[in-house]
Amino acid sequence: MINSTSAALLGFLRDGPQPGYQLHKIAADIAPFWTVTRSQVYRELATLADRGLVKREPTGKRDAAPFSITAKGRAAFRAWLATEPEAENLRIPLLLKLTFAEDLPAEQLQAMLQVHYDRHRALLAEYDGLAAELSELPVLQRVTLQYGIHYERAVIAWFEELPADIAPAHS
Amino acid sequence: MINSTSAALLGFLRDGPQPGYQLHKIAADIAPFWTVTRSQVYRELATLADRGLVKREPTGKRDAAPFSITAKGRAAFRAWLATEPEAENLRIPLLLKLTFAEDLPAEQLQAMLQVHYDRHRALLAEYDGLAAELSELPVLQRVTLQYGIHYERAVIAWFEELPADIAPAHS
DNA sequence: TCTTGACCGTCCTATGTAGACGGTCCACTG
DNA sequence: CAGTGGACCGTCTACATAGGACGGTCAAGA
Repeated sequence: MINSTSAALLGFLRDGPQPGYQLHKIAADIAPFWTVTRSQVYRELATLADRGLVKREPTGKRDAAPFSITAKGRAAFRAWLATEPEAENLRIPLLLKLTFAEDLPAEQLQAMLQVHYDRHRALLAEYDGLAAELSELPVLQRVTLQYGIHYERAVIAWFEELPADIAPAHS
Repeated sequence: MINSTSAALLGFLRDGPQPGYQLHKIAADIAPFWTVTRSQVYRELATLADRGLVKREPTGKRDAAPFSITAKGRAAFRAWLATEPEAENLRIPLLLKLTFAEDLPAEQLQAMLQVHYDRHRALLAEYDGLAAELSELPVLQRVTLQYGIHYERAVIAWFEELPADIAPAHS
């Protein structure tokens, strides 16, 4: 079974051949909940090529080496699609630091929290904007966006419920 | 600067020497938002020992090789505590699959969603239980628990707002 | 013409994930 | 009392993810 990152690449390649550089850009754009680095894209592509799931096309513009999905690749993608998705994995440095923050002056802690609070508010505004702007979005992309909106709202509410001595200033 | 995982280990060691095995257990217990594997614990401990931030104690019970934090280690921990925490990183396989799920029969998709919906409801119940049971929790541990509760509530609300043809059954 | 920035690929190191493997020791059970 | 299951303890390997340095191409605009 292929991993999720490979699957995502195959998914994008169904719409036509792409070089690694573009695949990375596409992934970075559409999936904040599944980050992929550039180096990883190339490594996965090499593995996929070895396994015959993608095929390297003749070099295109500049150094671009587009890859196309093969029939075997499509089958592997469909197989992946049918498997049970794993549980999500959250890594939240802020909460780890908070766990140990009893030694930190309240002022300093509050300043840290403020940064994150502001960032989450900006993100929510961005997602809300996207939702309004792209009201015609395909249903499945709409729901992933909604996930982001729900998440940001929840985090913001959490910030606003923090004890007064460390709560960030909210307008 | 040490990484977050090392910092967490140092944080635990402030309460007294522990072997790697115990450190891993402690970390697994208290930090669902910062997962650490056993192999990683030992790797980090080796690095920390090389850098003089922890010190290997004489072997204790069984094969236990406890580590204690050094003065240098305490300083490194305090330095870490004062640095700005990074943004969180979410990896959500379910959303990735959803992004590509237009080919998946609605029935199959709904079954997948059901599994996760049920898991999140169970998690929320568990967190709520903890919050009720440990009402005397130190404030900083209380707020991290609250984060979990807010997150689970948000995800559950998201599930319940999904389009009718794929929404999981909610009691 | 020159420079900036998008485009393209490679490489390296550190960190995170997952599980197999080998072994010790205690408590319970038959 | 012997046997066994399960907690305890460390090691190891393989693969996945994160982040950025490096070297180079090419087109658009100053």
